[in-house]
Amino acid sequence: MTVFRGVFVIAHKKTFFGIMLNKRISMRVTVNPPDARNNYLLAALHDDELELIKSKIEPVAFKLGDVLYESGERMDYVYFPTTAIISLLYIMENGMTAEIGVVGNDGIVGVSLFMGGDTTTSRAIIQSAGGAFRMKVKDLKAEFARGGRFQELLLRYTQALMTQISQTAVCNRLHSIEQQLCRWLLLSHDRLDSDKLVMTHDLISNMLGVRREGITLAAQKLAAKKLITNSRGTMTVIDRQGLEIAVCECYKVVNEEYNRLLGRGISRTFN
Amino acid sequence: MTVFRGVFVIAHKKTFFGIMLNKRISMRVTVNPPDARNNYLLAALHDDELELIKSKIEPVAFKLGDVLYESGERMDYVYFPTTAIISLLYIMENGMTAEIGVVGNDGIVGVSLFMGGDTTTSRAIIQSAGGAFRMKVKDLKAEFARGGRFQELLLRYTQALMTQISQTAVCNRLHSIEQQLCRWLLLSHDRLDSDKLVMTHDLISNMLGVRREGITLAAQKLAAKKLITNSRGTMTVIDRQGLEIAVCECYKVVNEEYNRLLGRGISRTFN
DNA sequence: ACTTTTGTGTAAGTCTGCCAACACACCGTG
DNA sequence: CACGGTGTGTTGGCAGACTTACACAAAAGT
Repeated sequence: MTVFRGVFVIAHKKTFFGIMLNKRISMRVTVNPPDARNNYLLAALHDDELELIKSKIEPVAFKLGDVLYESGERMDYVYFPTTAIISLLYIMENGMTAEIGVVGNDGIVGVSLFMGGDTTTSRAIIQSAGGAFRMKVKDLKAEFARGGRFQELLLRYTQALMTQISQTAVCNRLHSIEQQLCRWLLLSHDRLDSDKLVMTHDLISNMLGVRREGITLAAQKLAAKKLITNSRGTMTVIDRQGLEIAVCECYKVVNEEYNRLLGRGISRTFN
Repeated sequence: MTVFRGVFVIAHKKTFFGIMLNKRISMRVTVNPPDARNNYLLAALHDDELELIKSKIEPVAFKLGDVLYESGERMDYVYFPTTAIISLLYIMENGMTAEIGVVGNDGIVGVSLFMGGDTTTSRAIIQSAGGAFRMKVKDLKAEFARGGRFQELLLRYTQALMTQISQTAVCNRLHSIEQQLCRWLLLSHDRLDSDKLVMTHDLISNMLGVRREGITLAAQKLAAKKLITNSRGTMTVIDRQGLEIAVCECYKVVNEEYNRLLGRGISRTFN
């Protein structure tokens, strides 16, 4: 029995059909109007609830590196990503960093707000440029307090996020950089509508909490296996299935848990 | 401003005043009747709420290695530990294990039940023998659904647990076995009324997801620094402050977060 | 007392990932 | 076209932790 029966629209659709006119001049673009249903959490609401929520959210756009929350800082909004991907990053006193989780169109950024914490110990940073809907904390808390489906969804999502964080802990302990890179690529790929990940090795190394050279090496190995291609500043997935074979069990466990808790997986292939 | 003003009784009191009569014959013991207030989460409730909850819980005793939940298995009870310590352990397909969090008299085992998940991907196993109160899932869900302080407390605790899990992920990535052993010893020490941890190196190595020899080596280093003593099957904390100096920041971060979220730290010294 | 089980100490060899350093290639800019 | 900035590829040395293997000691059982 699946828990949620809500209609899920195809969330991922090319939002840009660009025609290059000139190297320096911008592109002719067609942008779909932002749709709340592109976020799965919102899409799982009943129509009447969604209408209510819609009146309290507004679209925002982010570019790579934008910071949504700083560690320990007061938060004014929660975010429901549509095309953006947000990384939850812990920053050590000595400046080293490690990702504890990632949120895309599958969820919400700012769970600690309805959990009663108001702040978190991690930074929320845009890992892949794109859009999201934001909602005022006050409105969120009010909606959450009403109980009902919205609350249930948020709690279930939080549970799924906990699973992801737990699995990150396990993966950090027991698996090689190469396996973790696979996991990371798949997590990103799931939340994107493209096979091209605009992402430098350096950035990834910060996420995984390893050195840049380690990523370069691991990426070369994956490229040698024809799973991805590397080029300056982008990595392209060319064999999705191959990646799923190379990845450690952590990826699958988390995905199945998302599926179980939220009624559908994030993965492009497993659901 | 502390969030909770509830009376916190001294939870840790010797429960056994044993007089050894004979090596094989049992001891004359005086056991305090189990008190719900020995669990901080319950102790933080208002008197009237606590009375209500008290009617729905019953004391249980556990020995080392008892399993409260198996990964993926249906759960019938949640547990509020008083003197027991429970480890949340992830078991890989190949049998390797890693701890993702630890719960003692500070919290509750089974958060996924009120989060809507019904199961978790980890095993809950007794890491240190002792007592707890258990509550039927149905009762828990009913109380949780009433909202109010009980719900708020449970959500805040869950948030604190998430911080602990996150920090475990970070610590696994960035810190040495020795530092992690310190963290683990302090986490256990905080939840015990004794300086003596009944615990083999092998068991600890399973928790930390490393080899037994690694623990032996790290324990020797700590012993050389006069922070602990080692003997067969037990480790004894002899310099608590020294451990707090040797430990990585992870310990402090988690403790401060518990303090902030729940109105008091778990640490014996920091709160 | 004797054996068995369990827990701890130790050691050589290997592997993974870290550190430091640098060459080079791509890209945008002037 | 030259230049500088940024991102990537490569190297050699090093350290921490894993693999394998074994000796020994303390507790438990007979």
